[in-house]
Amino acid sequence: MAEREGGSDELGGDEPLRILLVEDDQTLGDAVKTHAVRQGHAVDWAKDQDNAEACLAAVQYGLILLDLRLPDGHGLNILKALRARRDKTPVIILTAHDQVSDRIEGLNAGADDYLVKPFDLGELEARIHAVARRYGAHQVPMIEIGDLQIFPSERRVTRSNGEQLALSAREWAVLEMLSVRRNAIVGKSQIEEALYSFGAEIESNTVEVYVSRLRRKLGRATIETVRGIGYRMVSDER
Amino acid sequence: MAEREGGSDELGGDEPLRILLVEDDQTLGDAVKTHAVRQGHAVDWAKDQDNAEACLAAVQYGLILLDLRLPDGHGLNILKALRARRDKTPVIILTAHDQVSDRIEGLNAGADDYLVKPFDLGELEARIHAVARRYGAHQVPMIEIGDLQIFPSERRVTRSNGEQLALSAREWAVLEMLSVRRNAIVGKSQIEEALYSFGAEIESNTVEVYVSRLRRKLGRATIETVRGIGYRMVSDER
DNA sequence: CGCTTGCTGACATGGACCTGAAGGGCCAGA
DNA sequence: TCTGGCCCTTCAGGTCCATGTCAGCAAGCG
Repeated sequence: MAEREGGSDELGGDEPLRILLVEDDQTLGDAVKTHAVRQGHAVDWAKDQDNAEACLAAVQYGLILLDLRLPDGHGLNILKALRARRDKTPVIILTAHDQVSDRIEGLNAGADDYLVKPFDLGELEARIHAVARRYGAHQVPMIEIGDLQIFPSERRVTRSNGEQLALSAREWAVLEMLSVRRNAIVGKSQIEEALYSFGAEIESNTVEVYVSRLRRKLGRATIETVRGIGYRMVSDER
Repeated sequence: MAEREGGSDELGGDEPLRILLVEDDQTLGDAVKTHAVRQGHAVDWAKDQDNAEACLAAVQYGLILLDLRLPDGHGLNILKALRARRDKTPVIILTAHDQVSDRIEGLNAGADDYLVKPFDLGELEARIHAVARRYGAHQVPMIEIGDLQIFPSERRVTRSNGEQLALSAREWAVLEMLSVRRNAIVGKSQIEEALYSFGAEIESNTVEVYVSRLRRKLGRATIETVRGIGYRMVSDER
């Protein structure tokens, strides 16, 4: 069976989105998986067709990320088999930019969307949310913290008075991280890894800088420092 | 049964239009289906008469696109059978330019409209909207964003003061894409692919150019840039 | 009081994005 | 057929902004 990680019931009790990632490329798979896990999704990673089908037989997924070029066969088979048994689990196809026919075949075989490699992880997240929302499942509608309303699926924050806050990519990443795991202490290193997906080690106080910038925009009181460990956001209604 | 794809309830909760495409030509079918799916319709594709009738028996469609020349019989049979059982589902016939008699027979048998191959996908979309509107079903009446009223089915935008905005084809394509998925972030690549139906990869900043022009016509604030990902339109009333 | 840890303003840099302008294609009308 | 106008696409220059880094200061903690 494939690698399993993430999700569980840590996220304030919300059901996580179960994702099956079918991808043979180690690097890309790593990046996608770690990113998705950080977003609070539960990810199984299958590196070939056999594995993928074993997973599908065992678990009911909320979303499938499907690379079409696999070592032991074409990913289309998986998709077709799925649809043949009237399984409507949303599927997002991952293809290289020159595999146009793959894309078309994929959509026609019942895929819901596709992404062209190399893709931005932010865009992946947007598509995941779009598809998940379309199926009405697993959306986290809103997180309310203090006078902030945070919409993870829309990458949006508003204040109670309706004011929209403009956040940069990194700022949003930090805020999302903290708000999804609200009431829990989030380690500095965890945040750092969320910012610099995999590898790219950084050696300065970037996290502190972004927390600072966030506090300026959100209001000082929203992010609490836990000395020596990290940060946390507390929502009063628990 | 036929291939099924697309639609669901993605368009802000509006029911999608269920289309049955009856067409044996692979290429044409691909083009029509992918285009329609992109417009948010739900498409079943039957490649022969048997298949088509199986679909019709199982599902209540909002529209049927019917090629008359099929491998296992004449599409007219399908249409006649349909009307014989007083099914009023709108039907658009697809014929080659030299099949004049087909067209006449088709209309006499109760078709609502016809298209001559090869046809422009934009024209197809227009006819689909026209027929759908005529039947009062499935039209997205209006999308209101800021002081704009957008009528997707009529390819029309007005400002609150009644002023009518003139948009070019590409400008409209971008606006439609963004307004139909309002409040969601739409990737640049997604918009690009909506402009250049599949494949025709473009390597310049066309999308940016059209966004720029749109902003000039619509007002700066209407389209928001999400750096590194794409664009979005936000409608305040949610 | 001294040490560690965290905060924040400033700044250089690169990249993402915007937009005006130019050239070409297509179509309608002369 | 020619012409003008509209639209599309590309390109280049410019602007704006996100980012990472650092240094100096503040705050906790022994």
